[in-house]
Amino acid sequence: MAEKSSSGGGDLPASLEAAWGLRARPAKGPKPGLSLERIVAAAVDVASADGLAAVSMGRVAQEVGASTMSLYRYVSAKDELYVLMQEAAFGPPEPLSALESGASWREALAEWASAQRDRLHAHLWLLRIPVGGPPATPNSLAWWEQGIQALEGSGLDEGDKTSVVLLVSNFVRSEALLMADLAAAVTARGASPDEVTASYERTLKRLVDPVRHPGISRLLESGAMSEPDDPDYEFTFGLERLLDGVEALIRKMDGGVKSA
Amino acid sequence: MAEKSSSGGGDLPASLEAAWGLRARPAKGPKPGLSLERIVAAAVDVASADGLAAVSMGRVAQEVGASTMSLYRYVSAKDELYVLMQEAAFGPPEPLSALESGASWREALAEWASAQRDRLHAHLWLLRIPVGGPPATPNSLAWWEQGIQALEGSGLDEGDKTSVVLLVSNFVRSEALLMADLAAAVTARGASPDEVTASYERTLKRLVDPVRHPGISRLLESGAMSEPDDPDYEFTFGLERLLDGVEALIRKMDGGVKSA
DNA sequence: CCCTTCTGCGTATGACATACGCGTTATTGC
DNA sequence: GCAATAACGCGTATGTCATACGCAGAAGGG
Repeated sequence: MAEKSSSGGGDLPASLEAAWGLRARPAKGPKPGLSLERIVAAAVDVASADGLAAVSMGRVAQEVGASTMSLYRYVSAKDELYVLMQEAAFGPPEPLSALESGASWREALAEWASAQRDRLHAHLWLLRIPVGGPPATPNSLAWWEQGIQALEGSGLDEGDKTSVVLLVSNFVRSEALLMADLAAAVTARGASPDEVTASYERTLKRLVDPVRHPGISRLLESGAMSEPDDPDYEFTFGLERLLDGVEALIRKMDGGVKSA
Repeated sequence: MAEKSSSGGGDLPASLEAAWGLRARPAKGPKPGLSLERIVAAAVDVASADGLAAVSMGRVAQEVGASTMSLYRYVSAKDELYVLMQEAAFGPPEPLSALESGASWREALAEWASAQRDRLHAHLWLLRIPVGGPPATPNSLAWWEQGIQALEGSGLDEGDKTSVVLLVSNFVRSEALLMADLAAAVTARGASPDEVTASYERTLKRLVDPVRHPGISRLLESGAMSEPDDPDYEFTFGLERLLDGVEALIRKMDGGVKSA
């Protein structure tokens, strides 16, 4: 009754079907004047230019020279467009040079994390798309796979590899989100990044009570807040901690064999 | 020209002013028939019952027995309501028992992370509220402070303490978000959690190509996917890795002194 | 050659956030 | 006491969205 797909069978969620390009190609009616690719590309352009909030069906249609409702011939709902945008903007992973050169799992995983981070930074609006369940799109699977491969020489079992991959990619994502929020705050006011940081520090100094918040007070006094030039600092710091933690696990598992 | 606050001076963002309870108490007009507290409490109830998406100004007003527009006498915009909801639902931290009993920083930080996680799980909709910049509300600061205090005996410097606190709380948040998304998927379809997991595994098996995705294929074959009963597993796993990583840092910093 | 099926798209609906202004009610300065 | 003042509750209006529905025209298939 519901069998109509040209490959396989069963009912994938509509968005997945679209993402994998298994849309039933109808041979009957008039030729489509648009294409999913054009629509998604236009939506990505809008998001890159004016943020995810600017991506409305009307705006995308306008961008592509069609009427709002015609988009629904290609996309079942806006959520589906989101999925496709994510897939397109994130793209497939590049091969890891650390894997080809036979470097350690640690280098491979670090490279993998950085690559993922770069994609997110190139399209900060990706972080605003609500996540809808576990990964199942082509590129998501490809990245996942690559993460597992980075851990190939580690001696971890399959379940732990996936847990580590999940842990690292969650870290990358949440760190990027933090940066995106900061960038958004910067954009919202007209000020420069330094100006915003300084203003935040001033606000904190006003609100923090040395008695109730001795730790934060010490932080403010230490001046550690006024000089963090490197925007990569928190990322590098967190990633190192994470990798150290994974290393500890690996050592625990196989009793001291360095896999390099 | 803009000086009107009753304590301090300068212009806090409106939402912060509200969160810290420094709203100018007007002595002129009629008595307010509502209160911020009532409004926020109603909004929290709506979110808890029907999710954050159900929190509209109209709905909250109805819940509180007032008209939509009257809410704007108490709240300058919906974003402000969000901030207040977050503050109310998250609440202040309990004292850490690990701190009182003089346990290690590791136990303290683990307890802190778990406590934070519990709050998020009690109000999953908290994770849907878009984050607006760095923490500056009373409870946010209190949690931050407590995280720093958990690291008191660690020997880390102030900057590193804050980085670790940030790292851990980001981890807790992103793990909870993952669970929330899963729960949302479960709710969306009518099925049971096991049913959804099984369906996901079936989907993966259909989409994964053993040649392009050897790692994921191995995972699927290993059956590691079919039996994860413990919903805390990923949390515990990730937290252990993180704490191991922090431990490695501490050892590196002070040359081998165990702080317990 | 007509009938089925798909196309683009105009129109309509129903949420929603929020600006504006009006009548009303306390409080304060006289 | 009494008017001037400011805050209150809230009806109405505006503009933005996603999206359901249905129609008219295009293209293959029988």
